[in-house]
Amino acid sequence: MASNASKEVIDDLDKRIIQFLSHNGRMSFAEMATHLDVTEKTVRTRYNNMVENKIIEVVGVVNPITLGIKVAAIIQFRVIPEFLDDVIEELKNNPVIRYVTTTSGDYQLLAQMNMRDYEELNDTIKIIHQIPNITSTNVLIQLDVHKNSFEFI
Amino acid sequence: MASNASKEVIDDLDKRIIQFLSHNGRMSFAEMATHLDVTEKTVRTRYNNMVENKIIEVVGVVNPITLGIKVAAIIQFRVIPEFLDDVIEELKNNPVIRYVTTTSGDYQLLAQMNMRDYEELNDTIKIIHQIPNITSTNVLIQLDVHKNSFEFI
DNA sequence: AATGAAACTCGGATCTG
DNA sequence: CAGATCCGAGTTTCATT
Repeated sequence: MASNASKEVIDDLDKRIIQFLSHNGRMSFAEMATHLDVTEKTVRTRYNNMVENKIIEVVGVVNPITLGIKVAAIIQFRVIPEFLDDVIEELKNNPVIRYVTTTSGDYQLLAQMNMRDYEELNDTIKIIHQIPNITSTNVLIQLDVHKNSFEFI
Repeated sequence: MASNASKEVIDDLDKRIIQFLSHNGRMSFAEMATHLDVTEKTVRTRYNNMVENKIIEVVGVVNPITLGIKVAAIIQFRVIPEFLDDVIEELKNNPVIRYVTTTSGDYQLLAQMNMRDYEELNDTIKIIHQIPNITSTNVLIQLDVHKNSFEFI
């Protein structure tokens, strides 16, 4: 079969659907359809295909500030190269760590995390420092988040 | 009335609603209700209150990789302090920049960005270097994103 | 908490380029 | 042949009681 499962092509209609959803993920297919001047079924099929192909995902996003999760930090890690994957695995399993990426530069790894207060930050850093094969870390406290967008198009 | 607009208190039921939504933002109130053994109306009012109070938000999130947006980078900035707000404003207006935060440490500012390819990265960096009052930058290319969660609880 | 009307979703059949 | 539309039955939402 020529065409395979993941068709990464996205046309203008798909983009406009995404635009609606990025503002309100629960907008009804029917409402989008009237705005876009197509049938509800068309929007629904497009949506299902995009979800199927992992192009989009509609999810509830929590605002940590309103929830009293007021401390955010970024940590960079130097790691013994052969154990990089193990360290990544450990970090992924820590629930306060939200984001983990490998990077170029002085440190191979960068993680972002959100916590209630500075006490929890301290605890977390202590726990992290128990992870084997980390040779050094660099902690940046986040003072304020000015932009946090989920749109890429 | 005693209770004011932003009741940041969240109970167990709210949390479980959030848990459902963080997996599927479009799950119907009715379905959550049967799982949670409460009425649809209860779930709906809880949801509306949480959105109202900016505790959660249901949004479409695009997977940049599937969309061919394959290059991600993090930039740190040293800025002349009195112009910090101006620089933040400039960065916020750049559509490829997704995340902007002030931090402690050597650099006052950190931004994350997503682009199609290295050409676009180059262009973006050039544009960023035109912004006045930035004294130095540090670019980290993201090699791989290992975790990107939206749950905080 | 229950009810009922209006809105929405869903799948199948059909049409179109 | 994929993708759009039409359509009717089944759900979900939502204001009112």
